[in-house]
Amino acid sequence: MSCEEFFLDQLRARGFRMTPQREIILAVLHGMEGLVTVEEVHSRVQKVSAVIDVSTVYRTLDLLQEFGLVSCVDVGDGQHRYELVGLRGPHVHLICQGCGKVMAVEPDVMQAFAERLEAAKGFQIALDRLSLPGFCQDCVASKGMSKAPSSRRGVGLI
Amino acid sequence: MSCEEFFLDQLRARGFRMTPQREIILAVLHGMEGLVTVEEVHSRVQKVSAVIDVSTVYRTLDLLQEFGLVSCVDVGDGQHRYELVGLRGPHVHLICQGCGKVMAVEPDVMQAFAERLEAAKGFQIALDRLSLPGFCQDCVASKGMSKAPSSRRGVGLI
DNA sequence: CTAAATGCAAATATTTTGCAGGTTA
DNA sequence: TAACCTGCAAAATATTTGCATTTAG
Repeated sequence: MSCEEFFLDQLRARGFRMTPQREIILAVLHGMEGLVTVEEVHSRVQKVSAVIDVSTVYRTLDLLQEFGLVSCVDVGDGQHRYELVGLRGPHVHLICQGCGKVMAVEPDVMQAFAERLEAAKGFQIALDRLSLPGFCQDCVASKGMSKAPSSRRGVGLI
Repeated sequence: MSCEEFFLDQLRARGFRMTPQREIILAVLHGMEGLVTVEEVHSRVQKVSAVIDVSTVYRTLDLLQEFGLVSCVDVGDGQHRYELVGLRGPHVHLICQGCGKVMAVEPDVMQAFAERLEAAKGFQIALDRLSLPGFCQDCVASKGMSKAPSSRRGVGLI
């Protein structure tokens, strides 16, 4: 089943409706890579139809999130970022606090950690909505330090 | 060396100054547990001196963060939360998406994971500013599900 | 036909900033 | 005294909401 079909099914199942706006927004998401801001989505959507409002983009992203088709993360700069997870399944991201680079982590790297955490704390970490702050190889190298500095300004994210 | 002394030293070293506002804000932080919002800090500060402005609280928290005395995380509800890390060193938090509960994780639980991540990706995770979303034992139990639902509304945090 | 969705504008909420006046070293 | 800080108010940003109108089913 495609994302589009799934979306439609979910809508129907709950008495919601398919609209051109919703189709366009989902289609636009398909054409974007990685974590995107609402503004980025909106500006692409407007190339298709200039009258679609940001509030509609917000509302549709919320809906898609409820259906599990997109996930939302807060990188810590005050703007939420969305990603189509659709069929691909959950992503864990590494966010470099130095250069802003975003990298994906294969779920299996997370597996051992998730299990340890559950054993130690009974806590089920939400891997589908996880991003990890830190410093990429390049930024660590260019700082010369081997320990991540603790004084970097900016939110620490969750 | 106490937090206060360290703060003073750092200020002096950079040509900044100690002020009553800054002393009060640091003192207030000492009296608070866990992750606190700017508003919470401000309202406690105002019990000491009612004329201290929020903007001063913001500015002071920024400063303390630069000095490494507090860390800031974004729990995903649009409000930054600060914590005095002072002498205690960095904390990793587990944030329950079900009930909002916040738990601390001992750094050594993170160690193996941090090493694996560095080996696999060359990425140095910032353990001093990390919080992890998921579901606590109670919430997992009350949902009956063993798999975390992917459709919870709210930001996924970083 | 009817409930749901949209666009628009206004409202919220949080954080930041400019500036005149007060304060620290 | 000179640079720094503060309070105040206004600005900037991001997101949400109320409502009249349009639209999908």
